Amino acid sequence: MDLLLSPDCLTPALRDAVTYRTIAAGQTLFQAGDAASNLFVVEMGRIQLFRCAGEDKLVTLELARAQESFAEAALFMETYACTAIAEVDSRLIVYPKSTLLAVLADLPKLAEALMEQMARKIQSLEISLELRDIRVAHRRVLQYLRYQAQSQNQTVVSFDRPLKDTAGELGMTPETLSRALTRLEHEGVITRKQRLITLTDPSVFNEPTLTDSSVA
Amino acid sequence: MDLLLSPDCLTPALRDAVTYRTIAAGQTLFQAGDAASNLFVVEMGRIQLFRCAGEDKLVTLELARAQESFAEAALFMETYACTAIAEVDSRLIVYPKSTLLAVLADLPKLAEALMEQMARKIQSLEISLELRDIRVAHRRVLQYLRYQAQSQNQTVVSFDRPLKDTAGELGMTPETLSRALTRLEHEGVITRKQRLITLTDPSVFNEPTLTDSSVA
DNA sequence: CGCATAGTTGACTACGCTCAACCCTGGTGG
DNA sequence: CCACCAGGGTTGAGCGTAGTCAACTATGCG
Repeated sequence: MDLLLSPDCLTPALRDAVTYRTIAAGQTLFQAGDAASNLFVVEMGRIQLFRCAGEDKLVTLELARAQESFAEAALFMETYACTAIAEVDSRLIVYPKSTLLAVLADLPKLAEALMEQMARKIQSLEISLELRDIRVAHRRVLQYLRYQAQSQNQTVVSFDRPLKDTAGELGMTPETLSRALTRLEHEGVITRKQRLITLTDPSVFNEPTLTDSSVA
Repeated sequence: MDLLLSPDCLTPALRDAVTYRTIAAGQTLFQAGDAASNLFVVEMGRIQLFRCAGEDKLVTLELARAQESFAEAALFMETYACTAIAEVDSRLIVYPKSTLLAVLADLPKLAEALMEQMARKIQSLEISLELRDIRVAHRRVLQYLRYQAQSQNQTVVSFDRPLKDTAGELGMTPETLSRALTRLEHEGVITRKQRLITLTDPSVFNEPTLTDSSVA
């Protein structure tokens, strides 16, 4: 299904051009303003993409996890618009932009895979955007948990990194996230064991997921 | 440059499949949950894509203007995830999803055009996301104005629709936007004549546009 | 000329941020 | 084995800013 993950199966031209690289936690892959020369796929690990808004404020734009691509926009831009650092030790597949663009013409399957990735990213950015518009913290967190649960078809969500980081992704401070979680617990819609959260609300999968609640 | 706008130049298969449609201001094109059957390009007009978060709260996810595509994510999904309504009378090019996917394989140029559109969208969603993280209203508005000015290489920004709508796009209420604008005017960084705003700040094009401010 | 809508301004409220203290966990070394 | 330490996590108090509601003004159109 995902050709981007196994470029060896493709044409020799691409196989020769693709490289691999490992990157240690905390290391910077590229910075905003750097010449955009590659598109990346995460083989394993986690890459955080962010911008600097004001002095010391970081805005997380994306979080690329295993098997996800990032920096697609770089394909059509001169420079990267955001900075990428590894949250944990990671291994990446590196597609040189020029080669990739050239090769895409001959590989509809690869083009489709790439487009699907981009579509997914659009989808996920839109969800982030939607979440930001929920101002009341515990509501936002709840909606976030619902999306997470939904995408895994489970009622239990497990954070694989410090709450601190998740808070950033949600656009709130760790303190606020903490309070939101305890509040949700008090209200009885979730139960918690450290970073393991269970949604007890029965209407997890259908209620306010935005589909058609407002039409009625 | 943009093949998506002139499908007639393409293969007969596509030419036959593509249709056109006009839609009046305020009309709904599709709703969240509807079967995703088409991808659209705006020939003229303006389409607003949004979700409903909570009872009566609309979150604008995208605003597709002339020559922009939307609902790309629908190519890889069963149903639309958001609702689309026309802000003004509009004319659309309608690409049936199935045909498009089939044809893309034979038309690298078209695929590339589509990918570029998607890359742009990702870019613009990331900017929206960044803006949302600027909590202080007048700062957010200023940054927004800078992006607008930048993308048109001008120091003057003109709103082509009610402030009310722009406020929604920025994730704030009309009252707050109004106050933010008057404040910016008082601070002397902009001047205003109704919906025509001029940035007087000389450092419009380089200062905090996020490129490399943090490296130094 | 008046009506509807957009925009402005004010007073009040509510929620999240900040800062600070405290707790709890895991890892390290004596 | 325990003391210690560092980091994440929690809780509290006070502040600031955007939302809300409401009244008023300006604008554009019949």
